[in-house]
Amino acid sequence: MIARASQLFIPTLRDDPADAESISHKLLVRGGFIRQVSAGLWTYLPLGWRVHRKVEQIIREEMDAIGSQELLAPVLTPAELWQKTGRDGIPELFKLKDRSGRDFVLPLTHEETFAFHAREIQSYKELPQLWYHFQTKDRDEPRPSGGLIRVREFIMKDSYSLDRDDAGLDVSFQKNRVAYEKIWERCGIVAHGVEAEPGMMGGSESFDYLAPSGSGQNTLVTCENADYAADLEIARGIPRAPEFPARLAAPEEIETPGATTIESLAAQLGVDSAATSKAMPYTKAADGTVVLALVRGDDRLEEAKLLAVLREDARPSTEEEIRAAFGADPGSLGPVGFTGPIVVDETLREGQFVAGANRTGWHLKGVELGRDFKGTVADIRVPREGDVCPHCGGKLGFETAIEVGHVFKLGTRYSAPLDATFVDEDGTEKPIVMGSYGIGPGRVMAAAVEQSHDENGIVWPASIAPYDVHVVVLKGAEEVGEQAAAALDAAGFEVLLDDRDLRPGEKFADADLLGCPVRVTAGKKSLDDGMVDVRNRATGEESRLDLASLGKKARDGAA
RNA sequence: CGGGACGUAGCUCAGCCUGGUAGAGCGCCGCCUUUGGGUGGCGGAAGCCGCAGGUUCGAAUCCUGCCGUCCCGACCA
Repeated sequence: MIARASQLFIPTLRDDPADAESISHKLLVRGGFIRQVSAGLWTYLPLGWRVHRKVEQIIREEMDAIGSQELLAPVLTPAELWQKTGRDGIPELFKLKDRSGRDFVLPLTHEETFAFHAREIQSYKELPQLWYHFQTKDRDEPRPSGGLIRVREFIMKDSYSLDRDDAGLDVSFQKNRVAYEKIWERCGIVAHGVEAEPGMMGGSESFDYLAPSGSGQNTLVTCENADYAADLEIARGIPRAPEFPARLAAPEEIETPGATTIESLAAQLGVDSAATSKAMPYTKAADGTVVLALVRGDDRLEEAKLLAVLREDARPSTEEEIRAAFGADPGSLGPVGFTGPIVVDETLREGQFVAGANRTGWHLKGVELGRDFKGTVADIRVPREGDVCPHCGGKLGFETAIEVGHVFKLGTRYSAPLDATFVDEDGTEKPIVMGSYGIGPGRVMAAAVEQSHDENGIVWPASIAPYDVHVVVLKGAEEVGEQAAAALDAAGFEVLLDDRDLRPGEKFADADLLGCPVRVTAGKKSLDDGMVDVRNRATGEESRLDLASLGKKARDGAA
């Protein structure tokens, strides 16, 4: 196939778009791959859609390879299904009505719909099943950003596994994980599978696939010894030890007027901020109980971890709730004397800390866990730069990353409320054990660009490049250019032929922006010897070849 | 949802403070020139200055409200 640039819609731009921040956003727009319609809503232009489809095809092949079956479920979904699983309350969910007033939703993912179809499974003999589709997801994101990185509508490959039991789920889960690793490799991106937070998907276990990049919504935490990697939301790190003041036999009350922040408190008392504690009251959504989360003064609370410990939903308490529960203003709160449940970060297990006295304007020195108060000890802090690995003591590194995929062990979270059951060998009816596995091809594209570009444009991994070879024809060399394109086409390559009547500089600049793996140039020099220049986009390596050996060389370059 | 910035030609932006005929570069159209890294020249087209209201003799410019976009935070299956 030979595509002629003179007839295609490839609107490249000379300047970075004014509203772009991330590399992938800038380069995908400049290269004429995508255009924004509205915040978080993007059109894939012809070139971008070619790349998207290549990513899709790789995913499809790897899904098929593990026996997953492709189908297609609708976007528009009766709200009833979501009411049954309780996900209809998620703020990101788009809701609408049909003309007769019936409620519908636009799914965030398709667990409900797939569980709905799983109701046709009757016997354990029909299990396991692996199903997937590529379908549009809509999410009313509070803040779309970064081009394709965070959007309000996108196509997701989502797969669902149906199994008899947890052992079966483990097998399905593992199959998908292996397929995912192959997909990243074949798409030419680096992505790390790390433990993640299941969030509102529910379920017991989940892994994020994080592609390190210059921009992204996630933070990948890795140990320098490479035996530990996790999403920041769930990662554990060991912070530096505090410099404790002299030990006290009992807590000592001290007036700290106006010290409502850790900085002002530490400065006022002349203590290490790491030797102070920070009290964060949370109110349980279910019964309004106020829970005190206590972290070290220099740390931040990881809400997701706290919620995991509580095993129920909770939100930061309001000022009124705080006064009612503690009898003091925020800024002077502490665990001593508080009668409600307390969750203490593990960094506060040893030593004596400064804590709020539950008396506005006063703190306590020398507060000790166990002696002065009791609580559930857990890891509820956000790791920080400088922390060391909990397993080996190695230095932890932090990188921003794009979440290109996420896999979940759902268990019966969806099958139970939707009555997706089967009759097991022993004659009893059981809910199907489910897993779900998602990939965003658009994010794979963004990650590929983030990880592979230079100052002139994108350097596409060969497997997902819009075309294999970009033939640049300079004025006067049209005949050689056509022959070169024909030879490459005959050799089985996808060829983009730049037959436009433009200056060489513009054509080269566009070729760099588009980022095809191999560039073939036919120019004046070709008229003398009939040879063309072959240049590898990634390495810049260049050679002159006759048309006969062109196909072979291009194949090497593309490989 | 909180904080901040921005909205003027297809794109990137100036003009706004200090109110008085709508600007530049690139792109686009025509002609000439040039032809291995965004060429040079001549001519041309192109704007509800985000929207609405207000102040004023007069508003891109000042005031108010709204809308939109981006960034930080919150949020994020």
